[in-house]
Amino acid sequence: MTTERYNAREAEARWQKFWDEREIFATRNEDPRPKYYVLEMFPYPSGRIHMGHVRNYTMGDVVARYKRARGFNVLHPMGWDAFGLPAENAAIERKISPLAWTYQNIEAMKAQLKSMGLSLDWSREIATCDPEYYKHQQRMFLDFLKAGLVERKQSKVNWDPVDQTVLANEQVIDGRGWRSGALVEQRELTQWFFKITAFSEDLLAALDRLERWPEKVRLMQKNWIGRSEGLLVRFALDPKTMPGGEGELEVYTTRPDTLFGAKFMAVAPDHPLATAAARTNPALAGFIAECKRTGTAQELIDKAEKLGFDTGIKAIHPFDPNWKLPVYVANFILMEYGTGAIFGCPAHDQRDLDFVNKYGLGNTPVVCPPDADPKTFIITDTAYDGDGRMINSRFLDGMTIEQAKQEVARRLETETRRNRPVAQRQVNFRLRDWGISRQRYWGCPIPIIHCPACGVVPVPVADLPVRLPHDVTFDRPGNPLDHHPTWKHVACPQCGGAATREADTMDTFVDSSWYFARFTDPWIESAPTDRQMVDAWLPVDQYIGGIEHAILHLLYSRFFTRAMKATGHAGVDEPFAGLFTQGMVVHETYRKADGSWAAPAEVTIEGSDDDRRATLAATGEPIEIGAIEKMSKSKRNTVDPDDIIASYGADTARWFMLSDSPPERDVNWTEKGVQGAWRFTQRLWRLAGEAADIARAAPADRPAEFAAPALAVRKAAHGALAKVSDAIEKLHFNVGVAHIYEFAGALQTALGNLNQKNGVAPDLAWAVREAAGILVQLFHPMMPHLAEECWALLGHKTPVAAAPWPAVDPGLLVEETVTLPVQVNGKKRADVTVARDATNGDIEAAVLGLDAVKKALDGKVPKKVIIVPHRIVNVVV
RNA sequence: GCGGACGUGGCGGAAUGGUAGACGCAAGGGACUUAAAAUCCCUUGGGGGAAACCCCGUGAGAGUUCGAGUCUCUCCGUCCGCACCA
Repeated sequence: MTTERYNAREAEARWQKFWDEREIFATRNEDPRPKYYVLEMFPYPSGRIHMGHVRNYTMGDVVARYKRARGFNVLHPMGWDAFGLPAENAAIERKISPLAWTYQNIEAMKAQLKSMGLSLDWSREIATCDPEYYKHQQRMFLDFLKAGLVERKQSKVNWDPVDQTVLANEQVIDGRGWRSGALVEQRELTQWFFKITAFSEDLLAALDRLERWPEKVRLMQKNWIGRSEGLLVRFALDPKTMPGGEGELEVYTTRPDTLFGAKFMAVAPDHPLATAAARTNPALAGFIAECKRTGTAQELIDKAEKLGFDTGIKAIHPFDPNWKLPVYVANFILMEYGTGAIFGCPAHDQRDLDFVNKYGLGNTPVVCPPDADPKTFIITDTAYDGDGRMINSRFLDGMTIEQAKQEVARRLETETRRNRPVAQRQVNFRLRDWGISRQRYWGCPIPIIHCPACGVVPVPVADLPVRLPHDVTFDRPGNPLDHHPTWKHVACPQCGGAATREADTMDTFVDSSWYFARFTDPWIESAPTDRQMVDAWLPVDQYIGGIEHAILHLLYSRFFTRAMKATGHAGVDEPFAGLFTQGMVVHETYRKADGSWAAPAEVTIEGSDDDRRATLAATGEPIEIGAIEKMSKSKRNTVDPDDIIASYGADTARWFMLSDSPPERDVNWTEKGVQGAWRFTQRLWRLAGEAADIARAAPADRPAEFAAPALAVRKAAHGALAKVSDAIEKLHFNVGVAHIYEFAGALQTALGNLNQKNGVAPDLAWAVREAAGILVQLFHPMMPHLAEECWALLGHKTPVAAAPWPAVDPGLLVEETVTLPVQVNGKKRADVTVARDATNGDIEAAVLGLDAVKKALDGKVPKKVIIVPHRIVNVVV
């Protein structure tokens, strides 16, 4: 009988060493078993892991350990998203090189991850800042360039004035930089772009096939890609109103059905027509300049009033040469979307209606709602964008919106002007190309050389990697690569003349767009991937990470995988077959009287649940208990994983992370909850000890017969086995945990009821040994160290981490009799126990004979009796 | 504004259209102990009743169904995403 406490600290270190030395979790690529690739989003090496990491990696580890036991060859690697701005900030603030800072952090975090007991294959560890990694990224950049998937162009870009770099559209949140939080400005710069729009259609269509992705993420990506079907229509311009005579204006519309409701045309301030008209119109030039001035910060654009300026130019309606429409320059038209020009139909578009009401242009409704009278239907302040029939639209009258769209397209497609069709159908996307140039040092250099004679010249593959210089200084703003004395200057690979390197580096999201592919064979030097390996392992079967990457990282990776396929580096389109987005770790906040925040570790809590009082441990100063919020440095409501592991052990931390909330929701970290988890580890330890004592009396071979007590133990064990397995398969970890609690309780009760004076019957001893083994295996994915310890206690010589998942005996899940709830008119009135194979007739007779049923029927004759086999009986009166 | 998700005891939450509240936390009572901790046992949605039992109950209201926390519609509330997208 074991009476001492389970010493987590000692046992965990011992088992981590054991797994490490035996390389239990190293994955062999040649292993013939079916593959399973489980991956958690790799961390940025900030220096310390946080509770969000603990939650993320615990979930992944449960899946990895479970699938391994289930006979899969599991790939579960870890690496470092090691490029990024914090390293440069550290260099500036602490005079330490970004390289040294990053690798110090990696060392520290690796030790922390190891202390969690994660079943990772560390032999595949990669860091994106390693030239052995980024040289392959440079190689793929060149391949993408050759394949036409990379482009250099001048465009309006998002400029983060704090981080002093360009940001992609996806990295601007509410008009602010995703990292710095600074108001983003618009700048015109020449940049490198990945042509993600080349895959717009496929990136959208394939979302429907990602069945194991959360619906929410698929919808967010769908909206981000923003497909719309419409018509490109060329409006002729009235020559009499044009400074230069002839001309035309092309617009994109998704509502060609409303063409007869048109009241005006509008173009973006930077539209060529606006530029041309402004040359002879100083007032217009002033208006355009005004638009551009207000247009630097995204937030201002959002709040800006809708303003227009009449150019005096008239456009001719495509269905009526005598119908002239005024052309405005308007501040709300975006040059980036469609053609940068629209026709305005105020009756059915709120923005256009606001515009005409401001400038007195009137409106004509052309779609009549089903319940309105076409003769009296008018629009005043609210545009109608619902369904209906066409009115006031000549040959379209009476048609549905869809019919009218088709009819307009059909007519204008076949009509030509100067040998070109007046209109053509077009699919438009909101998605923009991914600008990857960053004016930063600590990133992957873009392998390009600018030669005054030859222009833009790719670095030859043989010259890769283009390494980052380490002798850089951060004593002035801007990109250190740009003012490095020698690094930039190279001979042109084509002409040999003096040339300069591209000093921009790649967006760090490029680094994380293919690391999952590199993990499949991180050793190959000659190419980014081993085609056989990458095709064998991808897609990742289960990817786990935060919802914040719903668009950014997940969309980029989907693009990158397609680009890798196009250039022969991979054979699949989709990187992640299954995606799970986990919730955050939240914690109470504590505020001092002076308004500053106190950390949980500094605070003492007293009192009962409805009357909790907090004081500062050091001074006794009262503390206000605030809202439960995401753990953050600013609110100081963080808990250090190291502290938790030191006082309770990794298993306790892992168990609590999984037990309290469904994995997709936020989990509230509480001291009480952790203590509960810790008590349970001790309980399991005692239980395993008691079971081991009994199990020693068990015969080696499975007894032929089991008496009732032994049978009951076996049924509980196999029932739990089936339920926990199912819960893990579905990633319902909290439900799996609940079933383990239940089973542990049942086993404990069964052992407590044993009368051991005369020894335990051999069949029962055998059943206890089996049940204890199943229990240990069930909690092994969640609490691996404790499981190893208990497993050894039960007499096993090989680790539980390498043990196959126990098989459910289906015979034990089926009872010979079933107890059915009996309802009368849907209200439960009794239970009835019948043989499992009882006929409906038998059941009906038994049910109608019950006193409770007779009483509820009160003499009435049942209309019918509904019997759902093995589930329920409902007597309907 | 548009789109989506969610709403269940004191709390976290469970429940293939089939006994609502599993399991945990908290609380109350008891056992053990000189005492505490630890551990073990019992109670714990609301109301009525001595009890057997009965009534009410999953944000509100309607509907479908033999049967609704679950499906449909309307409303209320909370959270999230997108937002001049033509």
